[in-house]
Amino acid sequence: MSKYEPSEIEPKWQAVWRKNNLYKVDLSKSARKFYLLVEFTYPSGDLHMGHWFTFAVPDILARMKRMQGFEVFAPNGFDAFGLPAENAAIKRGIHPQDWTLSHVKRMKEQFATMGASYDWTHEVITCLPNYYKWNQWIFIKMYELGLAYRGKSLSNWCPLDRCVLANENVENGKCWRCGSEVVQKEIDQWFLKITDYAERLIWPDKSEGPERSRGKETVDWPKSLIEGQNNWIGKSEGATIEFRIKNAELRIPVFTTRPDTLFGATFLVLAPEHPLVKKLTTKEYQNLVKEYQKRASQKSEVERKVGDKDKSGIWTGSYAINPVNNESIPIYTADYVLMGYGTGAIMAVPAHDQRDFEFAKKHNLEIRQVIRQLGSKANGQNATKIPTIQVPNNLSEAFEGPGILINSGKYNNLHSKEASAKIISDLEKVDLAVKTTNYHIHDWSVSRQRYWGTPIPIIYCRKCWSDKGKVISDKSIEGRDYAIIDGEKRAIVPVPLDQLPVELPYEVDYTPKGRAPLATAEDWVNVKCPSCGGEAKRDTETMDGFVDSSWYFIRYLDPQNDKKLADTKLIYEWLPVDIYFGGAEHTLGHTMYSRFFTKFLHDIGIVPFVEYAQKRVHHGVILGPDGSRMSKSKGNVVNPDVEVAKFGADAVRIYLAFLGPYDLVTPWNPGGINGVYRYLQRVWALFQVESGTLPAGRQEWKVESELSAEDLRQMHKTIKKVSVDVENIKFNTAVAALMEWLNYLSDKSKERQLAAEEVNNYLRLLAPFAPHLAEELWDKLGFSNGKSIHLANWPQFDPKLIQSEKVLIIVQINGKVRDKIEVEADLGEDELKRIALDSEKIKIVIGKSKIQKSIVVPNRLVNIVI
RNA sequence: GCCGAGGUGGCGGAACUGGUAGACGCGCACGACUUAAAAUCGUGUAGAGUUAAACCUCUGUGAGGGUUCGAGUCCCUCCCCCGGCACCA
Repeated sequence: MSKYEPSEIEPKWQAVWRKNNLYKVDLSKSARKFYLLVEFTYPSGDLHMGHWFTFAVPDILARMKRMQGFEVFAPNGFDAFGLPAENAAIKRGIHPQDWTLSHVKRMKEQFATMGASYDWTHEVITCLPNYYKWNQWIFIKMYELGLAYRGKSLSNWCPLDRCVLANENVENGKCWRCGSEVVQKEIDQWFLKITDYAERLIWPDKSEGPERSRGKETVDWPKSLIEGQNNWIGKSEGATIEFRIKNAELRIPVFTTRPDTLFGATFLVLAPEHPLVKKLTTKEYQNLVKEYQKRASQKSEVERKVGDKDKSGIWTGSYAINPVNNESIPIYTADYVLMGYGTGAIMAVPAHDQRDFEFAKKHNLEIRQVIRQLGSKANGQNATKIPTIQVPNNLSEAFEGPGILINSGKYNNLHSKEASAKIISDLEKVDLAVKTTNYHIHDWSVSRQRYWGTPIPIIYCRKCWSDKGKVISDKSIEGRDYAIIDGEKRAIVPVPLDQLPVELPYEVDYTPKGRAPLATAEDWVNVKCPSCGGEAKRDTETMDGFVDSSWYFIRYLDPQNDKKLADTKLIYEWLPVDIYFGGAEHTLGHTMYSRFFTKFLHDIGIVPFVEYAQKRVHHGVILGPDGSRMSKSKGNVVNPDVEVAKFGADAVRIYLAFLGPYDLVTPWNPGGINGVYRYLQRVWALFQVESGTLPAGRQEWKVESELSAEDLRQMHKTIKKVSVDVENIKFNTAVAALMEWLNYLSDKSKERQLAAEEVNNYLRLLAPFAPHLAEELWDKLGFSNGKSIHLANWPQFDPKLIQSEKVLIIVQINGKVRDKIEVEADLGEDELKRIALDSEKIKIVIGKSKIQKSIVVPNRLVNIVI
């Protein structure tokens, strides 16, 4: 009997599979298509355990589906643009492109050792012009529809990387890449108008029915993601109400979700950055206000968000007029009001908003109750006799719920909801309010002051502006028609689609010098304007890498297409993706952006669906043995290559599948893989012994013993369990079922020879999990006839054989188990009850007690109540 | 604070629509093999108690209540961990 040597059999079969092009997909066969997508990877250099977990485990599903007769499309590629390449290049003087492509090559070699069945013939590498050309194409399409625009905004600026960061890339006020403190800086940059899609990106309530991805099918995405995205979009409905200023023409719009509390608005608060603050501040307060603004601006993101919530603020010296009662109320500026949300100004209702309450307490402002809590007994009797004014400061906190209006003039006694509607409509008549919906989500800033990304396909032309600009300047909009570059207005001219791609020049100075690296490539920057032929300059920034990953799943279908994103027929037949594996960390980033792109591509007629993945599955995280995240600095990195060398790829794959639920975050347990390795050795040993009994050259097993009902039951039960569990991404219990059956077969093999049917089915069930071992035994034991096990049919189970002739009935007295009796299956209730009462143990427990009641669950239990 | 997911042996985790809690694996203990160890194989392994041994008794799924013949599972209150968001008007 030979020993199980994964290091011999694994490379051997990997070579055979590669040579036979075993996993080649035929996209013309879409009738039973199965598109399995795994988030593509950044070419960081070395395949680590996380990559194995991410790719090797879903491969189990890919392989099962293939054996089940699906045409499985499981492409792979590289998300190849990004900061690390550039940072490494700056540090070590290697060109980002060379760095990236050499990593791609190396990682593909490592991928090969995984024994995974990903298809590389449709590989996408985002840093190649034939890919990013289409980023540029989409960008221009968005520009044409007003969805890409140049805007100014306070942006997260990483001083070390000299780069703008998206909110999603700021972690606790620090840059996600380098960890340095992020500061706020006003920057001109390109935005994609994801806010136009905010409403459509909201996941509907289940009760309303999810947005359809195709026909009648509904999508199956994790609840945590759905809730997370909805919160991030942060829709809130209310009104914008305008407060006039005493003795001035100015109006201050404020956003509120509670127009019903308007009579309780005793002051206004403007964000320190609010442009009206300057105009509103009276002379005597100017110095104080300026000083406050300065202090507020110096607060870092962390301080302002996490730190003190002490409700600092200062009076501007001005008053506004409350539109419902014409009262004069003071105008403050305070940093608890954010410029980035709503109008940057609020009406403060301290009795009914906790923040306003705290501010009012601190600055000694009036707190006026205008909402009475429903069902509040204290006031219940006085429902008709409403106190005209509440004594200030008799409240310990704000009451934020809805209720019945008091102290609100003609709106008294109305419920919050009707009062809100009425107040808005009354104010709308005098042009002081308008119904408004606000969203927390902001437009997506996509400009990056970096080299290693997709060039923004825009040209700025001075001549076009001076020729045409003056004529249309009244209607021209900054950011859409022109941009101010180096203090000078220039027309924005998109690169014509037929001139794409705008290729990234190879020779640039990408070391940080305070301006975008592409600006140093002067031959590239200076171009003839495609519109007027005059001297013009290219945009020197590049796109956020999340643009690349927002539609790559489409490109996989047709990565070489030079005319379109992908062939239309393929898009219609193969998308949406059937299952998409990826990390929960992409809840607010990548998956949101790609949903946005999908809806946009739908709107311009490229794709027929509005959700790109039928099902989304989150993977977990493998921590180091010490329970913390694997990192080189902690020295707790488990290197998959080392584990593969010791135990083989099959053992690593199964261990990763077996650890627990797939979304589990759990440490690597060095003992655990040993157990799995032991299991594979037992498989090997058991089936090897059996093969020894085969006459040489025999292609079939001789069944020495008839399989008993129990033998068949074990077999069919396992087939069912593995099939169902893999389908439902419960790999851990599928592995457990395989182990159980092995234990059973192992016991049986002491009494009789295993049947060919058993071994054959076992190997086919094992094949997705341990593809090399299964292939080796399949071949060695003569099942193959030269055909790979991975092309064999998936075993079928017979539900009738799973049912046992005998069942174990639990007999309980008052809900406690008192006996277990094996009986024929499917006995009637009376019969079961009779058998239960016949039991000696039961008789003893019942004794002389009277039976009150008995519950019989067929094939399960009898519960006797005494 | 808000949103989401959880809390089950020494550990990772099982448990269908409420119906034998602890599958499977790790670890540990004992035994076999061995000069010995490793490897491998076998047996046991929630806790406590009675016992020659238990297939005996009791207690047990974060805490406390509740619904039910019966609750890890459903409901209420609370505590704790993890992930995300956070002065969003």
